[in-house]
Amino acid sequence: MPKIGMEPLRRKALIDATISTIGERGTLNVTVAEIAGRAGVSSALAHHYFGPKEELLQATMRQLLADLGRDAVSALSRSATPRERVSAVISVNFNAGQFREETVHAWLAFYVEAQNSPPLRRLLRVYARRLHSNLMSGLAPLASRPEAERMAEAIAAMIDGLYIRRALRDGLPNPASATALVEDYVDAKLRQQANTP
Amino acid sequence: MPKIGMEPLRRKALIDATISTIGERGTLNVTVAEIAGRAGVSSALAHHYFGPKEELLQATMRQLLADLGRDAVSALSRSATPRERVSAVISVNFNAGQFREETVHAWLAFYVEAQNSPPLRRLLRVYARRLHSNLMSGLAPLASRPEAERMAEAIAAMIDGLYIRRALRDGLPNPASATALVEDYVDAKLRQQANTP
DNA sequence: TATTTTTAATTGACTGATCAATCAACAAAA
DNA sequence: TTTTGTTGATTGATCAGTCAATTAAAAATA
Repeated sequence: MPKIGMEPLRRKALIDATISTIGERGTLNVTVAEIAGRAGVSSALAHHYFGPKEELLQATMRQLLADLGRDAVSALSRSATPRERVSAVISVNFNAGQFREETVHAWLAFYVEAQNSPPLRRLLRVYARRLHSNLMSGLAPLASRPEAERMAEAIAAMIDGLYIRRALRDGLPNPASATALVEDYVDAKLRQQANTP
Repeated sequence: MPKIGMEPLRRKALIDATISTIGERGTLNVTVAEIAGRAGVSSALAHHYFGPKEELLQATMRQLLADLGRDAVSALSRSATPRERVSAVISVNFNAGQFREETVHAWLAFYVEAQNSPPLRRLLRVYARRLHSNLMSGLAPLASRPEAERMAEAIAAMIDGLYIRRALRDGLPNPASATALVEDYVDAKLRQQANTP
């Protein structure tokens, strides 16, 4: 049933299948055959469109990053004050879409694989830089430059840390409590700023 | 050269080789043959002493945990005040021994593998619980129960997060700055306590 | 319009490499 | 001679990646 114009559909299906397979398995050690099977095609077709497995993984990572980026832009556009911008960045990261068991596991697996794969490493750096700059866009007006930098670094670390812990014990920090924990930090720091000007 | 009493020596050499191999490679995807080679023995001997590969990995994880535990106990015993206990727990985690590139990568790899291996998952939970209780031993006298719990959770998340970030960008949070970041959080929170009693 | 030709989609079967795990055999100490 | 330490060789399974062959749509040609 070769209908033309299948390529974009297949690519998407394969990337989606990659996310869900890695998410369920909790590791990047998944076979191309299983991914392809879930996408309803043969492994040969996956190689036909993506070449080596590594490229399929990179494309998947890019998709994850793009999803997160889109949500972040949309959330930021809805915030009026700097403080709201900070909250927006935090909440996006613990959003329903991103904070699902599946996605968390996939992220973790990619984090580890990035140690070995320069392309994946580069992609993760993009994420880290973007998170940092999004946070700074809200923090800069609220604190001195070095203090804002420090806070951005701490917030980013807390977000990543809550992810990793979420993956470990299954579920302790639910989205709401994770957000609350980070917000609590921001509040404490900003109150400290106000008290010692 | 079969001298008797080799077993404990070989076991230790194999575990050490496992840590360094995983650390350098940045993944648990290392062959038994390579580990054994580094330990100066054949892969058959590794299987002879540890059985399946999985068991060698578990033994390695236990070793990592034991090292961290020993350091924690020793650091806690040297602290007089509750505030010092908190600092001790934080600094142990960013200590030279634990925070080396090698060890960081190994930890990360184990975190991911724990998604698939119930025994590894259990071991990591032991670590998480111990970290939490160590932190609480210092925080409990300094804040209300729920506030102390919140701080312990946040500190633990920051520690894990700084680990993961350390692995990603090569080197940004050095031990000193990582410690400073977490201490800054603790100070901010405690000052907030003092200001609104 | 009817035909031939080209192109896109798709897969089953295969290859080659990699590894975990086993085992029979041997060496030396007790 | 029994026990402990040790390995080379082998097996069996798993996979990534390739390739030739097949189908049908689309384009070109008659």
